[in-house]
Amino acid sequence: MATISDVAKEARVSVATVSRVLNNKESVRKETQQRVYDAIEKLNFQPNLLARNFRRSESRVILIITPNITNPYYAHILTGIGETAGSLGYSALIFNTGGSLEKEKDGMEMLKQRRADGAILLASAMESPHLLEYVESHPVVQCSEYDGASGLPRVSIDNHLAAKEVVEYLIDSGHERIATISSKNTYISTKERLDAYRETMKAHGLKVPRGYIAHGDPDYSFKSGKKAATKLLSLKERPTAIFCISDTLALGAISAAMELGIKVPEELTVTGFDDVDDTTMFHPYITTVKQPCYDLGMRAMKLLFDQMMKKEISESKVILSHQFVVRESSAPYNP
Amino acid sequence: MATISDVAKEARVSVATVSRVLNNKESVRKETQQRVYDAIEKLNFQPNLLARNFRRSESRVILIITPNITNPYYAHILTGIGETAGSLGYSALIFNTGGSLEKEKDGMEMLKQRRADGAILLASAMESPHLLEYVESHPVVQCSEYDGASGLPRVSIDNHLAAKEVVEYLIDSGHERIATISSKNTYISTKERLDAYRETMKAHGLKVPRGYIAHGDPDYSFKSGKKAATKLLSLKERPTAIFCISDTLALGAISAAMELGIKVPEELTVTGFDDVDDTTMFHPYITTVKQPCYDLGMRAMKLLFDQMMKKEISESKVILSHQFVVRESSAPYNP
DNA sequence: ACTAAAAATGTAATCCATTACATTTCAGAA
DNA sequence: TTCTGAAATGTAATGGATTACATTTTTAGT
Repeated sequence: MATISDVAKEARVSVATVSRVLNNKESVRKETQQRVYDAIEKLNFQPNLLARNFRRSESRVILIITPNITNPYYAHILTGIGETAGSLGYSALIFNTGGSLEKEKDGMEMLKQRRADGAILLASAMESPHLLEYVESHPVVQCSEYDGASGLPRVSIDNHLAAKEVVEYLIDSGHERIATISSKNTYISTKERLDAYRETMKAHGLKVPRGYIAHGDPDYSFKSGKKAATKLLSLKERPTAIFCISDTLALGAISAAMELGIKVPEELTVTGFDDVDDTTMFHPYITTVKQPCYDLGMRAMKLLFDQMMKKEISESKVILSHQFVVRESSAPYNP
Repeated sequence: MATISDVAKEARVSVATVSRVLNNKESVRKETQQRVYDAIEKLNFQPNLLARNFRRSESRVILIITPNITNPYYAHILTGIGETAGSLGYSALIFNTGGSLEKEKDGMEMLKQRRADGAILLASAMESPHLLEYVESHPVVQCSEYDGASGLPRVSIDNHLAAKEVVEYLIDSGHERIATISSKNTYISTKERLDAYRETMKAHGLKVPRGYIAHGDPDYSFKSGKKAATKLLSLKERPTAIFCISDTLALGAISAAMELGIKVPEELTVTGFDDVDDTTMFHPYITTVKQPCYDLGMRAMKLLFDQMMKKEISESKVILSHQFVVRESSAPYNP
């Protein structure tokens, strides 16, 4: 493999000149430039990235910490990050934590080891104080989920607003007995969606009976949604609508209703959230909130890039707009 | 950030000794070792990976070329690769091609650029000659799909055998009018599954009428499965069983049957393949072939690792065992 | 106590691109 | 023609870990 000095020799110039041509910086005469290009071509030279990165003290890699690529929601965000990173000259290193805090720390260590120049955190389980340890010396942005206290830049939708819209839609459709299937995890989205549910119900003078707030698994499994819905549907005051904080939970709820002989949407309205998991694979197609996953990833990467360039950590909060999509799993309350 | 020579000074030894301790090679006296460890601790030293990689002329990164992380089948394989890579001290760079050959080449260029030490190809669209250009100088292994002509090491299941098992199961269940939904892509799995279908039918003296071989999209979309099944089910000699080469296609086929008022499995048997896409999310649960995705990824990574260590390219072919899972979408033929 | 061999440690070169600083070349003005 | 400043190019240092080779220290055998 040819090196820069081979090229220099071939082009009868110094390595500095070759380097200048390579980085098209400073002034190099056209003619000299051509000689260098010819030499590069002739020797089939490619700058040694390992040497360059070492010298420049950067890896040109960004780290993505994610609980689980297998989840299509994250996978779509990852795609957005990945493509944007590529177009900015970065590669994306994906680190799967399986939701484990320990693993997440291992992942962040990669920043210290200089394996990556910056990181994007999806659904981090790390809390502010821990986080700050890494953030001091490396750019980090949070995507989709975040710890508000960290002050780190972040990209997400307005979960509170989106949830409020859904619940208001249900209320406007005449529903009064509205239950929710939330989750046992501690994500900000979970909290905000639940808060919005409570607040909106209250604002419209509707009560939330004990038992109307059910919980699915931390990872929103279909089974747990089914189980939670089964419990809700056997309540004395059976809800006429269930606001689920994920599509998979909604799918589970619909499945539970079907097994109990309850028709969706005629006898029960079910809404989902995210619009990634097979919302239109079976009837009834699910009424849900569409998140701009790809854009979430893209913006997160851009934010990270800005930070890496400016070498300063700004406090920016990007909110992207969601879209409420009414499909077949919801209908007006019709006693 | 402390460097190795800071540590050397602190421990009153030479940089060579520190390096030896760091790599626990050659002989260093216990006492000296301890002094070095103490110095490392005191200075909070971490070897600069950029420098180390440069010197060692390796990136400690492996490249994964995949059409689409969003596909859970690949996502599961990726998880297997990723975890194994991590445990071997490598990071996994995921490069999404979206199925584009052009992009795939861009990805492989990363090898030449020394961004990665080796690559794992999932469902590569590259053909042997092209491939060989990269393979000459870098270890590459194919996972799940492969070009047999390349002679590259690979990991996969025995698609021919698996498909044969499914078709024989259908025949043993009394079905004679067995159709298939294949795909328009050129994957080896597609070819082998279709070949096995044809051969097994023939071996049992069953004919494959024109029109019994339908095709879904290259990416097995639900919609295309539905469309293909609709066509099959409107044939004069309507099939009593459809062998689909993917779960999503099977899901589509079941959906088509439902809309046509054909009961699955009572009036129509449908089988899937892979067992990743929501095979047990709705009834009927799908009869399918389970692939060991995680292990496929793990073995591919191990194979790659072996190559990177030995610096020699062996021709190894690993076949992992699949599992035929009978669930609810299939039943004996019962006229 | 002395010596040879083995073990421990040290010195300095090396990997390759970038870049501060030095030098040469050139164009235009006097 | 000579001079000056700008443009072009060159020289050599630099980054931090690894390692070939050199040197010193230790061990063991006599």
